[in-house]
Amino acid sequence: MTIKDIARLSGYGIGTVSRVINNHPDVSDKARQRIMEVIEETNFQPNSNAKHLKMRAVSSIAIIIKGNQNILFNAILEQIQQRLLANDEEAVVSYLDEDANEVSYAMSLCREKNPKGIFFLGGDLEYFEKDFKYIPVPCVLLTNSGKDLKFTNLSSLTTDDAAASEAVIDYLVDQGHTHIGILGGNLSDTQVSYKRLTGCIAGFKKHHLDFQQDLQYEPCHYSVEESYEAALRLLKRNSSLTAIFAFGDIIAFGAMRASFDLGKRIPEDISLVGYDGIDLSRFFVPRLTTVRQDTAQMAKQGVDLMLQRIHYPYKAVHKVIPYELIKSESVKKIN
Amino acid sequence: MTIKDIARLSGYGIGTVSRVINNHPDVSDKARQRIMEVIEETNFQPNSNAKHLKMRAVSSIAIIIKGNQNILFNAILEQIQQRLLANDEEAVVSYLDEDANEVSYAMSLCREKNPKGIFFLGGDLEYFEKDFKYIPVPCVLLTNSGKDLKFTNLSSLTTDDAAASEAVIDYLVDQGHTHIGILGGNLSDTQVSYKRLTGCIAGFKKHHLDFQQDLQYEPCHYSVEESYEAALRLLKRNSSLTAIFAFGDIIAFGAMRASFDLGKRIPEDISLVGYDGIDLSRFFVPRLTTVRQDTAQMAKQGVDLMLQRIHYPYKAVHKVIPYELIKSESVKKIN
DNA sequence: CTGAAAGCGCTTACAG
DNA sequence: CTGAAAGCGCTTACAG
Repeated sequence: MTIKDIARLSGYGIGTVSRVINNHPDVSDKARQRIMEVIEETNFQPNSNAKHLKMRAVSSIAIIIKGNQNILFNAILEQIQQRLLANDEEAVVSYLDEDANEVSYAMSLCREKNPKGIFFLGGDLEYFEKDFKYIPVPCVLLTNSGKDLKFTNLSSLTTDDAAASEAVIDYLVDQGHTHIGILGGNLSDTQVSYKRLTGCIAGFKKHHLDFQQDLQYEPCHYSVEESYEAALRLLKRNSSLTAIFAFGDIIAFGAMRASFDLGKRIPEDISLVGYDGIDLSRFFVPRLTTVRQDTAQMAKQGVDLMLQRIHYPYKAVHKVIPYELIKSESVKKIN
Repeated sequence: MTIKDIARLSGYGIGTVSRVINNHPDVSDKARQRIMEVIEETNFQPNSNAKHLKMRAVSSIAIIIKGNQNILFNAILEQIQQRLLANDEEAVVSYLDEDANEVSYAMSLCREKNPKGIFFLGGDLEYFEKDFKYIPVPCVLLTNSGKDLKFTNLSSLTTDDAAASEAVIDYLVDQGHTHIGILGGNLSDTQVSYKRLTGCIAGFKKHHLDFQQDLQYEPCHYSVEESYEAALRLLKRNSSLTAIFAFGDIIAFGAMRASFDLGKRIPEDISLVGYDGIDLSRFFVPRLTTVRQDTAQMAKQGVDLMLQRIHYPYKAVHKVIPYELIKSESVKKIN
């Protein structure tokens, strides 16, 4: 069943059929009606390969996800995918290792699959700075800001990581904590974790608290396994800590288990704050105090942005999505 | 840059270039070498739309996932996607609601996108029985068995849900439990949860234990939110329970929180067993006793199967992947 | 072993 | 408003 059959069956030419399918205005109501009839009767679906061959574009939008255990990204992915589907766009997703170079992967994707646009769920600005210039399609970076890079085809939506982190420190200090450990991420200044760390350090400074990196900070990937080990190291190394701020709810989860194994209760002995606000965190025992990133907004605005950029490519938009500090059960006020 | 340019640059015709690209045997070594040179120099990538237009097929393999909070499926998805990538296959994923009809969705997918093959991560046999006959491409169903349906283009890989569940009951009884509650799934006999329930009932019978469905069973979706509420209902309704078997680790997680809120400790007051064996479950407090489904095997064998079926379609394979009962900290031996 | 040519199913100026 | 025709970039008989 092709457009030719529809033409024959409806008594019109293939050009008119094509125009009806693509909602062109220059078609008589009569022709449109008759052709639509035949299309519905026959359940005809145009061949997308032929269509895209002509239109010199492929149908899909690529989604590149960094990190595997990232429940936050899965939540965003799912919402993006549903919204894309509602707009009749096809999404092709790729999971990359947390340390992989997503931009060089995107380059090969562009050569081989020619996507209309690319979503990056997570991204290391180092790679963007170096190679993003080779990527010709509109891109939307989520959970990190590409603002300073000033590429005209790179938009971004992010939480204000520094401000949120500073707010966490404010809150912990307000609850009487002065010995606060930081868990997660790494010290590369092109990653979100660095912004979070910067926010923490600003918070410490504001409250005239020392920050001794070797005693108060332990990096790790976004995984329970690693965060568990990292939390063990941090807690063993520094027994004066009364609170830990983990740069991810999953990281906090590993820290919970580590505290437990060291005989420290949360929040009685150690107060704990996470980051992300995944659904699961409301069911932790104790329920996790955390920074909630608004995944619904990121997905919605991200898709809107992508759809606009596909049609009017060269205009980058950078937006900050408000966070919310969810004060729950895992922080204890101490004197 | 098209095949025409490569032909011009190399001094050969486009037919020969095409043959080289597709590894046809009837090309002289000289021509092959020269053409490969030019292809590498120019970094040429054939246009897949044009290719597939001719070959009357599209490139992608569809993956349909049922349920959103399903960490198990995400683990499988990620592994499938990586293996597909390694085989140069493109994957298009769709997330469906846990109650959605995945088969009618697959039908529309076939009409609109013409995928080479479809993976189903989770599936309700009711829908398969009714409509799968309309699906013309090779399919692989994961975590449920399509064996009894006898479709020649439907293969499946599954854990032996009934046997695993019976083993859980055996274990709990061995640990002294006689009042065991069941949490999760529903009573439709076309879903995996029914097989698990059947296994439990067989276990109860074997040990001469009563099973009072209204007192010992509470259905729920695969989500923390729902399992939390369901566990509250079950525990409030039946205070004699000493153990709960949850049909999913995430369901167990909700049950943990519910037990806590009712002042019941795990495992001191309530023993708990999960299902799936997601990575996270090893970090629960207490670590979860659970049935581990082998996601690596499912992904590996699933992709192998798919790749074979794409080339030799009409031969269905149904396999049972061995499970493992992981005995951990969430079950207590009582007298 | 190789090239010229037909044709896959569409879209879109162009002419009317 | 409509149709005939060119052309998108490939693959593959066909003829040599």
